[in-house]
Amino acid sequence: MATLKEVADSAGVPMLTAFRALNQHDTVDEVTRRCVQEAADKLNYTLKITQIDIADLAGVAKGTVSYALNNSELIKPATRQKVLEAAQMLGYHLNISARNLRMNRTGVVGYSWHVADDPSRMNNLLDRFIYRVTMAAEERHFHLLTFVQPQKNADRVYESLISTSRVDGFIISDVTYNDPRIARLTAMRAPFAAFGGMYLENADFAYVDVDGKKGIRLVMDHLFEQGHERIGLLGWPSGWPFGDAREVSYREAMRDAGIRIENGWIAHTHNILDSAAMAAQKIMNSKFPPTALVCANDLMAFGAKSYLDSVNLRIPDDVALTGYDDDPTAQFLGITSVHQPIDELAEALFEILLGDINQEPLPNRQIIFNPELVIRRSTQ
Amino acid sequence: MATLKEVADSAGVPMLTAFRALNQHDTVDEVTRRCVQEAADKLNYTLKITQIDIADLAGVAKGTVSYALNNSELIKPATRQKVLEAAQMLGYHLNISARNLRMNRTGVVGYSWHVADDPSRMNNLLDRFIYRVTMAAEERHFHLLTFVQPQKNADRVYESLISTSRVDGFIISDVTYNDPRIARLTAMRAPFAAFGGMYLENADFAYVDVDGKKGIRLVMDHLFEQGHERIGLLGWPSGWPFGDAREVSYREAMRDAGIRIENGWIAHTHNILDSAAMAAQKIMNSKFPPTALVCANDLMAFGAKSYLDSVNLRIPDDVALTGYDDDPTAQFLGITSVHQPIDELAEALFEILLGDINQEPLPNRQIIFNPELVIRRSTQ
DNA sequence: TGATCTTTTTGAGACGTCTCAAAAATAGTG
DNA sequence: CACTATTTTTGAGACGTCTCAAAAAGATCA
Repeated sequence: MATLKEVADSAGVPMLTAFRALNQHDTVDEVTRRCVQEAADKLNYTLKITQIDIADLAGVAKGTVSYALNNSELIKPATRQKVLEAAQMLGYHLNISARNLRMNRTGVVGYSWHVADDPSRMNNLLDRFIYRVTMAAEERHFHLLTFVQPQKNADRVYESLISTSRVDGFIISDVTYNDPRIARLTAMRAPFAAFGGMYLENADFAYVDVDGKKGIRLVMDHLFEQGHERIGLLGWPSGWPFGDAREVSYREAMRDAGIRIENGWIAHTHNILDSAAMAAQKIMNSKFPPTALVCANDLMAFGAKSYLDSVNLRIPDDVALTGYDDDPTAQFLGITSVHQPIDELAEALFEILLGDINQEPLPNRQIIFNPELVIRRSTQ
Repeated sequence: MATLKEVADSAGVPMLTAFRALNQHDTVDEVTRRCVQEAADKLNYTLKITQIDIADLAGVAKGTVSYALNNSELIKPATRQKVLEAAQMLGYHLNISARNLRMNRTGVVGYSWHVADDPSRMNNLLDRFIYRVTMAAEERHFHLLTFVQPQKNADRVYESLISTSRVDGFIISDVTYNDPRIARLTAMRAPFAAFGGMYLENADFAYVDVDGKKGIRLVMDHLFEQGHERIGLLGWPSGWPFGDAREVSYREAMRDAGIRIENGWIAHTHNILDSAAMAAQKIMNSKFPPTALVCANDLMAFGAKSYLDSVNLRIPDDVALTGYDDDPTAQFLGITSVHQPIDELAEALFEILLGDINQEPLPNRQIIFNPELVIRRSTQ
């Protein structure tokens, strides 16, 4: 296709006039507009400002424009200024696709927010996480592509996204043992960074994590201090590192305190309010009902609280209750919880990923953060 | 850079051998591998399979490969087969950036999921919405780019994304009166489709919506049937079409039923649990306390319920309670709510957007869905 | 002034794809 | 078989950017 300058020359007007004419700008009279339009039509030109147009207007070479726009040190300030002004005048916008092709990168990072057929995450923590990751990415001129991963063969979706150059790398959460996504991405040498991984064996990939065992230990110590000994655990089905670590920590704390875990004190359910409420009921109806209930997260605690309320068990007088994640629900319901420094974590995670993408890996690619206990009226 | 064929020729081996050698494949012996590697180094070649390589292997022209891979009718089945096999053998993956540049489209749609500094949406409805939109997009080989919009000048972010060819169009939610994003995108002729818009005046853009007035009317009629007359409303601050429509509908229903709305029956708060609980308290402490409380959504209803529980007002015996959106919390708490057909809506929305992107606008670019009342124990 | 060194600009070429007009192959017809 | 009509393949070129090696301009010094 022709350039703007060619159209302008053909119409016998200055470039800027041609530009304004094609933009239907008021400053150009009707006759000129039509004339320019005809020239454009003849050359089969549609207005689309590129670096070449800027070069023509500023009277420099296209290479110079590229350097100037990218703030290269090579370019003389005066020239840069000239170029920037021309760009401004023509309302230039970089074409990302062209840059991507040339540089073989995309400035996009993938994150699978939803899992197909199981979209109701109800996970305020991850919501906050993804918000901060997006912020971190955008500050570095990256963008986030969110996609749905299937329950089976999720790794293929990751493979497809990376090998078609749709994304430069991935953020991964909900890491499982022997996670096929991680295996696949590692094999492909595709950049990725995970939220979670410290309690996986041989995790030699980039991750950030919050020490879940430490978090539960904070909860347990707090409950012990309050005089509790009969403490129940409302956890998730095993097989997920996050949940398993929390349960391990609970057991360790009980053992260290010399307290026997009675039958029925531990229940496992999926991360659903109803199930949590029912599980709480089961625990409270066990032979030696606990005086405190530790929940795997705030949603489970909410479910448990609903059950306790419904049978008029007072919190914390009859039963103390704790959650995990410090989400808005727990704040509202006054449930003692564990705060995770999601903001810093997300930032760090993206930094690590960016290092890998740029082939300049950070020295420390595995960072562990500390959780914080947030005491509320559900335990005191 | 050189092509795989050139490397193979230079090393004096068949293309496939060269390919496998560069992949460190076991089937190629050490000597050949090194030989090929040297040839590649000499030509400054790094393995990256393109359509040209497929063409070389299949013995056809590169144009043929493109046609074949895109299932063009032009290509003879036998040829297509040959090409596909070659592609398979070389593990070919399309380079999206190149296609995007050539076709001047991206296959990406933008959606601003979070608003800067106000990330805690706690909006299960929109979460489901975005899940279904993503699914709809991916079924059509599109992807979703989620970004954070600033509180001020959000339209600039939209402009930047579209004018740099980062996205082909937008999904928009939380539409306001005189929404600057819509003004901007309309002025730029950028494709977009909104969730919400039926109660905006002169909304001549593409949207889908669920009739919010109708939804509240369903709630009100249900409450009237249950014998309620003193009905309060827990709504949002005015200025948002969604909320305003609900309040208007409440007022119309009361007027049609010939019931005077007493002082203190209507409260407005932000979409926060705490605020909702406090507002509920205010309403219930008004001079003529209502016997039923209609909430703008389920989160507000949850907040209200917490207050009612805390003062031992029984639901529904002392006060009936309704929400809106039919989210998991309402399901769990047994709160009567209004279901919106989010799944169909998201699908329809994306179809409309896709039509606009492809410059083949659907005939019906504004679709209104009907809400459904879900009666639970909070009202009977 | 001319020679040398440094800074700045230039212009070509490549990234991988799609698509057009033109060429080649094939089928159909008398 | 020759000719036309149709189907299929070809190969060049364009999309807009970045970057390299080379050229030009400017600075420094004898």
